Amino acid sequence: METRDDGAPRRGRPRSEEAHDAILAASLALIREVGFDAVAMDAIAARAGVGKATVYRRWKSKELLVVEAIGRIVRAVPDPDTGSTEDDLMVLMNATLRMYADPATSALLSGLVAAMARSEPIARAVRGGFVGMRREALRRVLRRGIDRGDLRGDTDLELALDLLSGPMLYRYLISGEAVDERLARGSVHAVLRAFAQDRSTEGPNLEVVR
Amino acid sequence: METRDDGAPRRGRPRSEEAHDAILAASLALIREVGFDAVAMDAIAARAGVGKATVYRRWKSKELLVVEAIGRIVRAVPDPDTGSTEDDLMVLMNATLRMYADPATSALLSGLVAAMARSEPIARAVRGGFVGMRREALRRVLRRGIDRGDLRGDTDLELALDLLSGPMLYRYLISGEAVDERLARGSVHAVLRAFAQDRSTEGPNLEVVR
Amino acid sequence: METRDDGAPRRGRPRSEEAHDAILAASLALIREVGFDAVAMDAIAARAGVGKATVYRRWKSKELLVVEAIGRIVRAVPDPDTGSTEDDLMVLMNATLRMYADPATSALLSGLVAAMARSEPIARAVRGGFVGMRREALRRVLRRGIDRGDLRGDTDLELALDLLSGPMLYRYLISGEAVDERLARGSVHAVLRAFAQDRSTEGPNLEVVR
Amino acid sequence: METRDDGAPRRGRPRSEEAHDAILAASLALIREVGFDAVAMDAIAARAGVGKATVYRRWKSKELLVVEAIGRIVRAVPDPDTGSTEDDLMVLMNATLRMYADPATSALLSGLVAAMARSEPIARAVRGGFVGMRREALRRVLRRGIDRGDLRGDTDLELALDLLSGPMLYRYLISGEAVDERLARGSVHAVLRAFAQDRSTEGPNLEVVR
DNA sequence: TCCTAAGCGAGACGGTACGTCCAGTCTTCGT
DNA sequence: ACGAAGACTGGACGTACCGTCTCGCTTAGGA
Repeated sequence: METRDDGAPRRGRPRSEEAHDAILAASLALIREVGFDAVAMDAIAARAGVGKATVYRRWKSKELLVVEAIGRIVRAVPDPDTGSTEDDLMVLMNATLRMYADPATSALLSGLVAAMARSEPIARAVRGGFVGMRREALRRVLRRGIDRGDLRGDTDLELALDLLSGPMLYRYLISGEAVDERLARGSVHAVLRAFAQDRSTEGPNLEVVR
Repeated sequence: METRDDGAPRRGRPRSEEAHDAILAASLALIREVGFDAVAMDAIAARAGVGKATVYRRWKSKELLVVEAIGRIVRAVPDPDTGSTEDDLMVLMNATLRMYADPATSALLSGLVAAMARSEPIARAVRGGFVGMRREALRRVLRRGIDRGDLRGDTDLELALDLLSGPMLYRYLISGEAVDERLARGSVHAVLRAFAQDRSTEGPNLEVVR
Repeated sequence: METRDDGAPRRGRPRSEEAHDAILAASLALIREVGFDAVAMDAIAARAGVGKATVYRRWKSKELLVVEAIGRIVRAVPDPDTGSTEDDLMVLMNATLRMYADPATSALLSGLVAAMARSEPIARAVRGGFVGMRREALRRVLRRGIDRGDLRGDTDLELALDLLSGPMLYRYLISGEAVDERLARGSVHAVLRAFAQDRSTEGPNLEVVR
Repeated sequence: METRDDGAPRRGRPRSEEAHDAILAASLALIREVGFDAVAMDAIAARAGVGKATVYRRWKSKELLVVEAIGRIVRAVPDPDTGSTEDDLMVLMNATLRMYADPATSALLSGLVAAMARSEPIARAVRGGFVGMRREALRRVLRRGIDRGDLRGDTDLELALDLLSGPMLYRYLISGEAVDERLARGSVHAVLRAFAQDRSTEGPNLEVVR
């Protein structure tokens, strides 16, 4: 974001790290308090004890700032390898479940989605951020599932990923129903069944699943 | 919206239907032209040839108006009964596909999602509107699939619905990848496979899976 | 105002006198409560228990209504004839003083003045109304003063009238100082002195002035 | 208006003088074009090439702005000292006459009067502004008249001022008759006569009047 | 006795201005 | 050249009021 790898000699007062952190912290706090798109830049700057120009010097728009602020929340995505495809998937699904359950995160989601639609840079940032990390983690697990023979070799990985991530999103954004472990486990089972090795030829895969 | 079936005698000049329709039409036109949240109430009123008060008399906020306007777009949802569960599902999925493909509708989706999150009334309106209609149509088809023996009797209908609707939403909002027939057909197949009657035995498959 | 002396046969439901009176009463009450130009026609109609059309059927504009309402306050102007020009004038001045002192009337004055400037019909109505009545009464007294020999025969009556009425208005509207008997008596004395018969002879009075 | 003499260090971008002046100029121009209370803040801001917030940052309401704008019109009040009280007074009266004759000023007067009645701050501003300046100039002349012996030592100065200013105001606002030199000269003569030293005797002049 | 014109309360209508609030930029200090 | 502070343009927001228009209803006189 504020890379300065141009080798230029960098003169003048250096940027304050405290300011940077204070802005991100203030953004998060305000987003939690009033919601994604009721946050005002004036309020963020005031809360951070910072001038508005200082904010805009670092982020080109409110949305880009908020995206980065949100990125702070979800830092680490697990990379499980228990030997069981189902268990591995459930580890990741439970992590996502926790994100939906956390009021701090969930309140942002829909506003974030709107911001992504409005602006391709934001969309890229989000896709390259925690969304991409989660997706990549799931992909690794699924690939191991294929290697292990739990899933067919011709499994459409992208489809499988969407079958795992889509239902939770849909419930959260649209139907407003519970995003809980029942849903997570149901999605996982559905994917495992849908892309399972054919029983008749390769022997009963259901045994394998466990 | 402003039904008045309370038997009260309804005094004063009645609200103008022309104004009502003109407002909705103007809203739709403007939404298509400038997008969901760049629409201005002033512009809607002006375009409709109507005072702002006339708009606010009917809808408490811009979002509620726009929600209703959007509801106008998608009126009829097909109710197919071809004899094949897969074909029936694909008819509905294709209808949804067309909605995502239609620039008029798709541009609104993310803004609408954000509005739902901001406001419970809007969420209710959307859920009760075209979202509910599509969901109900899918549910009917799935139930016929169960009756026909294509799907197991203990199929988790809500999960199946989310597996059908979620991936398209996810792709559209998050990953930005194509929402096409390949995805639709893949989702349908996955659901049919996941909830298929076990061919070899009649035993409840959940026992087996676990 | 709503004369109907055209000899036409007057068909249909006659106008309600109660409504008429209620409107005037409501106008006065509201003017007293919120001031001349903070009165809203909606409020007047509501307070009078009357539809707005009923108001506009009788008065073409808010200002014309308010003018008539104000006219109700000051009905009778005295017509004193005590034998003393000074005493007669003071009777009238005291009546005007009471008008300025009455919060009900005084609050209206400035708004009324603005309305007169905005609209010639209003100006005419006011001039022909209580302003004209007061002026006429003063004029009669002054004429008797001339007849009696208290004032010179060539007295500029209009100037004298303005010298009597202007200072009170000025204090009330502009300087905000007390409009009291001291001012009234001072004005009367000034006029009597200024237009007094020359005591010594009929000699040129301009000599005297300088 | 927005003095900042409190010794505080005044941080942030200072208010733009160009904007300030542009707003006042635009206000005056619009007032002349459309009249005192048909001026719209939007129009003023647009004409001045300024955001509305910039206007409201300086003046709390339209009226306060317009008052200050009007104050700009009449800057200098003459301070004549010809040796003749009558001539001195006529110099000032003629200046006032010109103000009433100038369409730019006169159109504002009644609206201004209403604004004064509505709001004490406005009244104070006007009284402290050009009204006060004129009044002070008249007062100085009258005092010299007393020193010179043209007027009695016990002359009620305030009364004399009101006798000079009131009639013009009254004609302008109420009777609608000409505010011309005849009126001005008549008022001056009346005041000079009314407060003249008694030539013949030193006896109290009130005896004479009665 | 019915007809028809006008009035009635209620409240919606088109317009217009209000004063507030943000976004993103710019300008003054002082560090 | 950074920092905080805060003013800048521009434009949407939702409210309030004016004077008009339309409902369904009532009240008269004339047929």
